[in-house]
Amino acid sequence: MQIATWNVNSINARMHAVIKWLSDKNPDVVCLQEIKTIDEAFPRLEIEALGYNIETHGQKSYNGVAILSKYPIKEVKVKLPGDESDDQSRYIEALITGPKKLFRVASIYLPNGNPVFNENGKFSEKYEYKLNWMRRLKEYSAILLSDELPTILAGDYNVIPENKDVYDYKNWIGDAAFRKETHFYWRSLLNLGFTEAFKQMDDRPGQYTFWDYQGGSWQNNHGIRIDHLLLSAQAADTIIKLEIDKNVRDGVKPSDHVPVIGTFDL
DNA sequence: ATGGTCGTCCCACGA
Repeated sequence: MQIATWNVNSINARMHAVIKWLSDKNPDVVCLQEIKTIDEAFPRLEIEALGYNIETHGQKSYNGVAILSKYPIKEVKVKLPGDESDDQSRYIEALITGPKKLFRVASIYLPNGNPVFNENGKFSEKYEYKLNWMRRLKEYSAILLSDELPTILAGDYNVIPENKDVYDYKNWIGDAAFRKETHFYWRSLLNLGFTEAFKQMDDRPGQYTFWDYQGGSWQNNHGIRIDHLLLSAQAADTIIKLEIDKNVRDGVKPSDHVPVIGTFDL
């Protein structure tokens, strides 16, 4: 059972790359972020033709998440609880009936949070929104853990966990992905009992999932690792392999993120 | 460097 996460930076702009990658890798479940389209404009037919069931939680122009699955999807929920006024499409979860077990997967697009400060020197609305979103994710995922289903929270977390996960951490100390408040909430999420898949399975330094389009970041390997799979105990027990598919960053019209793929006995 | 990248959508904004 291969379960992947990929921030595609617009599904419609990325269709050639996505279809090629799905055909090559044939993953069972894919969590997409930044589909940047409304549900009605999601290019369903071409993806369904490859054997996927599709659930989307889209939005015009920005954000938007989706789950693709070769196995049946049920009990889909969208929107992270905890703030009725939050109208950004950043969360979708579902239960999937795998060949061996029922499991839960969520596609998460955690807010970027930059710029951190506004003119008066206080935290910006964007950074406060990010921190609140992380607090809400912690509160809600604690509830998810209580049914003890294998649970995989996959997505673009916009969090660089450690110094070794960025090409030069000193340049990122003030960034919303690397600040102490962000790290505080990241740790508190993990401390609920989640295992970060890469940390368990690999943990080498310099393994990145995002390279900015600007300034030759890819050519110079100035990347950061911000796309993660968080695993409940029942999911962490079944993971066999974790890979970052860097190959797609070299393709025609690539996303600035690459897929992260976990292989599970589920 | 009055820049340098993309995607959305046509004007800046978000990343």
